[in-house]
Amino acid sequence: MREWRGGAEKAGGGDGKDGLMANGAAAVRGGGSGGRRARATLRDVAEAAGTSRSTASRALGGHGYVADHIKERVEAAAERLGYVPDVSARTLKGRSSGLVGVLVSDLRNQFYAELAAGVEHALSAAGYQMVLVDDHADEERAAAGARAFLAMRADGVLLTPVARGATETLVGHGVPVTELDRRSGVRGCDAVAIDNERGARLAVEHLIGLGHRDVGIVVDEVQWDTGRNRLKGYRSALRDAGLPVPRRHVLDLSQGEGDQAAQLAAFLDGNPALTAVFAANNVMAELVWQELKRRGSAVPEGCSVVSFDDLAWMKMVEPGLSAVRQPVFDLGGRAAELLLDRVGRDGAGRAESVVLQPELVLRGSTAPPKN
Amino acid sequence: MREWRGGAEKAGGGDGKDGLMANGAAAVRGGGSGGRRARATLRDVAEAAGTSRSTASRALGGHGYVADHIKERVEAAAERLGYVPDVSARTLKGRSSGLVGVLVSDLRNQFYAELAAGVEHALSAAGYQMVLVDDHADEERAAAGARAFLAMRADGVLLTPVARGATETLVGHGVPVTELDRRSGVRGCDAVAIDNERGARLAVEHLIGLGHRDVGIVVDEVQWDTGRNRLKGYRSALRDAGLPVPRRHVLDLSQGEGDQAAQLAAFLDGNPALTAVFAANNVMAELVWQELKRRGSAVPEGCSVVSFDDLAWMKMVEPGLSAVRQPVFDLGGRAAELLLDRVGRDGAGRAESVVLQPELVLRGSTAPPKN
DNA sequence: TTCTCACATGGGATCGATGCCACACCGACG
DNA sequence: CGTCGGTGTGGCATCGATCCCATGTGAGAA
Repeated sequence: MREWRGGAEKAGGGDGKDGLMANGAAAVRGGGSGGRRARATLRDVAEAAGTSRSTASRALGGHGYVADHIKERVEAAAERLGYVPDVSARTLKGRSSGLVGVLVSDLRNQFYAELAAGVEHALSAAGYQMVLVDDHADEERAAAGARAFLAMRADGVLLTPVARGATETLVGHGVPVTELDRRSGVRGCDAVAIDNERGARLAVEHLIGLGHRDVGIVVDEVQWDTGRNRLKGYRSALRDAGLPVPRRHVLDLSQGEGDQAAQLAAFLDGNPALTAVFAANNVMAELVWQELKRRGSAVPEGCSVVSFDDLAWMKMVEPGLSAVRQPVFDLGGRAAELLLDRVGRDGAGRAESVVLQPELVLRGSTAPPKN
Repeated sequence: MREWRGGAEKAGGGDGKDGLMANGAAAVRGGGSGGRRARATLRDVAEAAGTSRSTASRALGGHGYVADHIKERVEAAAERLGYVPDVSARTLKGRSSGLVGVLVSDLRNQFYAELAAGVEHALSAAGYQMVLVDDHADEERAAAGARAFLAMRADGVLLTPVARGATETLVGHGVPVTELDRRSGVRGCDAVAIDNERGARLAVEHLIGLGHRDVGIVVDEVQWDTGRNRLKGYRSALRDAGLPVPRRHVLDLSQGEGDQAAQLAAFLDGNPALTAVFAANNVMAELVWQELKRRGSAVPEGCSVVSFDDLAWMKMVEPGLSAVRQPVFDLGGRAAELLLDRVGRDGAGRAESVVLQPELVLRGSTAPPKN
């Protein structure tokens, strides 16, 4: 549990002039509008309290011996001057910044937003601040983010890896890293992920159980283990049920730069036998949903649909979309805790891996095939 | 345009040992696993290059006179040692941290996530990092966040104000602040917001134009000017059309701590004459949508619905939900740019206000009343 | 009375980068 | 030959907080 020391600073609601302006000594005003003040330093506080910086530091920090009356004087002075300790100086000396870097692939995607929210929740509970960078799944941006985290002496970094580079840089410099959702394969970092293969199996086995024999999959992140493992789960579920796994039932949208909707339409046209589609993430689910709606296919009568990743809209639509729910917020929180554990141990200890289990949420979008 | 200097650090894909380990002098290893290295400092680089810290600084920083061959030697040494300049030290000396604090009310709400994404986009384009704090609309947390931003010498702060406290603290310490989406009323800070009143008018006038005379509103943020102004727009649209604005057509969910769905149900039961409902934000829209679905009301035949704030799910549902679209991502971006302008001018200049215009997106959830 | 020890306080070095200033070259010009 | 201006280079103070250590108190013990 970290602590940001500094005056308690009552949440002064009403009167405009609180303690901030009461001081005359260090107050400095710049040009006309937008008043600028020199920040009060520990030295100012010490002088105002009539003592030395060392003593003032001890008084505010609570270490070592300080006479009670002096302590009170110092605290009063700090409050009066609006003193806020300078993290840069503290970091420079003490080698801990209180910052944790977080690198995600697309903040506009609700999945990553929720992940970030979970991380932030855990970090702020422990007194850390989150520096959030969106790399837009771009390797170069991710590397730049990693360098920035290094430069700011981040105490640790959480990231959804795009490539090996960022993790390698950080681990190479001794910064504790926890990978989220995906794994780059770099050794020496913790990881928290979902059991993607099992989640996909759950979804596909459910479809098979309903009697589907021709199940398609729409996937787009096979460059990462998330997509790969979901594809794997899909395949093995079919195989274990003794069903064929024809290549043409797999639509991989990671490659083609063209219009995804058009590719999906062609895929559906080319596979008229499909009675169910498994969308391997929320973006694919949206795509599939829109396309089926566009062509007027009845769900689930004409085609059952299951999504991997359960977003808010999936319970709003009619019929509700069956989905593999991932504990996304928790995933972020667990990862942050894992990271902070390691930070607390000063980076020591074996790299840990946590795998969280997804859960199949059944709604109206899945039913036995018609024929 | 800020710049994070430091070795170019090629995206070394293959071989495990890149330049990082090549150096013998400063390399230090901790306990068994999880190798730890002392960070290379400018001093290390200077020594490795056989020159002084000053010269090394000039060579890397590109200021002042440095002989070409020395400059090359220093750059090579920096690269070899994996040197990354220490932001804390630089901040301490140069008084600019490269950090911008961002305070939002609920990262799990897509609105705020998108806002944060827009901010991040603009900030990272300008070479700044975003420190993101979620205050959960809690005044105390917001104040704590503001203090943390102060402590880390954030160059500026963007926030969706919960109360006056946070903005007051920051402005009082001379930190440039731009308020997002809402305004606390504190003087001395920029603001970027949506024209909420006009947005609400657009929605309600549309309903009136369709022939609705009994339009309800469900609102929950009247403690902030967003909710208040939407309510105002709703009222004035009705009034201008010569329609009555009975109190019982307004459901304010900001107060009651009880079950919102139950309150909404009671509201609808108590107002059987309502032919349309205006949901004043995306959370209310979800609530209304679910409740209407639960009670089997046909939309738009039984009841038209318009939302303020257009989320992804609103185009997925059937019928699509008509909504007042806010340029949320842009709002964040504009605010960040406004803030950085001020940061560049060292806080000088009059406080600016930007108001962005929303736009009504018509889908299937609105139609003339049946009677 | 002197010594010890718990308590209290201030001096000053330190963290790493920066940038001013003094100094040391060099060729050229008076 | 002395001086001047254009180039390079290194010494050193600085930013603010921290913390080790030296110094200084008073009370109680020997």
